[in-house]
Amino acid sequence: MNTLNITFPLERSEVVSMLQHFKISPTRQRVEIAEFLFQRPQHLSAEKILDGVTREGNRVSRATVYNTMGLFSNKGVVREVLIDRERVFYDSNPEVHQHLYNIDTGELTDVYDAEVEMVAEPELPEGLKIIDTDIVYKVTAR
Amino acid sequence: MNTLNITFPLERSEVVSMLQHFKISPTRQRVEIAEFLFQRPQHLSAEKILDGVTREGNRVSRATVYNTMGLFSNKGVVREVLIDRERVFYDSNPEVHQHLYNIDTGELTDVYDAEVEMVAEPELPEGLKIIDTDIVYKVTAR
DNA sequence: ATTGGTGCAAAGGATTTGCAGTCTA
DNA sequence: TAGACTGCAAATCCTTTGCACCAAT
Repeated sequence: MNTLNITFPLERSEVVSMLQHFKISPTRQRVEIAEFLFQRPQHLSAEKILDGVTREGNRVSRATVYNTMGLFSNKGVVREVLIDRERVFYDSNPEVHQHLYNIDTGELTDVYDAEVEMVAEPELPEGLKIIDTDIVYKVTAR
Repeated sequence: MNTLNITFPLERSEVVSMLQHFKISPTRQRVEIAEFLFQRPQHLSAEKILDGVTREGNRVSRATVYNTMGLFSNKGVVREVLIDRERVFYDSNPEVHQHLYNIDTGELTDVYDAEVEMVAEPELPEGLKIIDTDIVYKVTAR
């Protein structure tokens, strides 16, 4: 997947060039959303993104958040993470990493253990190629 | 996770003892749902399960399907797989395996490559233990 | 009687859609 | 002006919930 070299937080001008790099025209709303996302590596739901962007004093509609996040994940700006059946999370961390999902608390955290990257890739049917590998460890304290 | 020794399809009496093994009382609806699930290893949405069970001439309500699948996945009878943002899939294959998700077609298939099992487990914070590891390879033909 | 299980319909909540208005090249 | 984009509200769709009824212990 995309392996951008990001230093959080990303400032506006960096966000703009990042979007352009992904062939996304940097409209006001998209830039504001991306700026919010790339303040730090994080996992956010659409609703949280809407809240956050709004709280920063920017006006964006719910539909645009959904449109934009759909666009961003298609283009590879963020990764969709599906763990909670309730909603989709968008991951602004571009590094290769895995997730730890605490089933007791619902908390989602990143894992970077080098060993994990040793995962072998499966043999694929002709013509198919892997574009992303999701590894989620479900953990509990019980 | 559970590593039952299953030979598909499971017949009714086997389903009943399996449920008892998981400390689930084998009501008519639960047995019918489980019988349908364990005809073969498969990934099914709640709606498909309702359809299938109904088509076999058994009467089960939608609420009961949801209740039952929630119970089954809590007890470890089936695994929840979240890949498609549309809905939850329930996996009746108890063997250790991973998934291949074709983003072009939405098709979900199993992978058994032995190598994949070499995945190292990450270091965990004190007190937490891994209860399940999900690996999904997203593939495309494009 | 009490507890567990089921079914129905209504409610809930996340996401999508239709469409009119807006911006920009 | 065309095409891309946005916003609003209504619609959709999966899943959950409230509650009455039924079954089994």
